[in-house]
Amino acid sequence: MSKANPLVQNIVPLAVDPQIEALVRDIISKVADKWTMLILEALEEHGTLRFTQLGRTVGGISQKMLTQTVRQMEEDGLVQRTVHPVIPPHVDYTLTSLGQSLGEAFCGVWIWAEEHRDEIEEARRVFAAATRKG
Amino acid sequence: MSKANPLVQNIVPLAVDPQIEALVRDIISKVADKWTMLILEALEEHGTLRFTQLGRTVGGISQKMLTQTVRQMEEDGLVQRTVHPVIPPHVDYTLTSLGQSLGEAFCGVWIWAEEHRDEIEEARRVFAAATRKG
DNA sequence: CTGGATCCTTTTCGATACTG
DNA sequence: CAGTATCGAAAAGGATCCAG
Repeated sequence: MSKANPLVQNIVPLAVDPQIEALVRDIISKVADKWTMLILEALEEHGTLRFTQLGRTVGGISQKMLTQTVRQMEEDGLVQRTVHPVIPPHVDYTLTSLGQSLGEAFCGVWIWAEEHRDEIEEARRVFAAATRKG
Repeated sequence: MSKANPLVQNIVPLAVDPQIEALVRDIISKVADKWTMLILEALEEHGTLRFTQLGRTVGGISQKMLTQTVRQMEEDGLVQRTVHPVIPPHVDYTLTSLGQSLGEAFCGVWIWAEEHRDEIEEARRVFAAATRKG
């Protein structure tokens, strides 16, 4: 191991299992997704919703994105999808216990955002002002 | 993020101020961003890093995205950027207290992901198997 | 060393039309 | 009702070149 370059010498690699790293990044980027967040919230609040109800509750979501997001959540085990074989079709969605626990874990970030929104907005004003002045 | 209550279940709209909602979604989607997360982590671990050091620590990030992400974080008050007017230029980055508190808030999700990664991977296997069979 | 500017590829997403 | 399939616009992201 050469230490010839002093710039690199003190850079310690991030001491996190890369597999965990990748999974966490994956999960968080999914949960952080606009629609995933809102669906998680909607199901947390209402318990169980049908496809169209869920879409209306979330609001402003295209049917494509609703299907896609809800399928992804099902794949990750966050949502339980139940098909009732009747005519017309009846499908409902509810959070699994895994999905509920994720919602709870995410509360910390949610609360953080609420608590610090003034600081963030202030920081943006400061930044904007500083940027204008150069 | 309350539990479903049958008595209020027909009050459909999500009981969150849409402005707060939008800001929270904005903040979270930024923090959830792949590069933002890794930069937050890198600065949490190393305290202060210069531009190039930060890029190497994060790993695999283009100069464009590094600049862009770090600027966004500065604008949101998560990162302090200090320019030393020397030649060659010397700029270092460190987390603000706001950035540190965000990192802490995020720990909950991080821990969740570590604790539940087996469940997630199992859910994906189940889903994949169910999908193949139709 | 730190980044701005530009080009170009990939990905994302909404709108639309169609099906069991 | 609950989707699937497809198309085009738009945004994100990487590579490259250039400058203070």
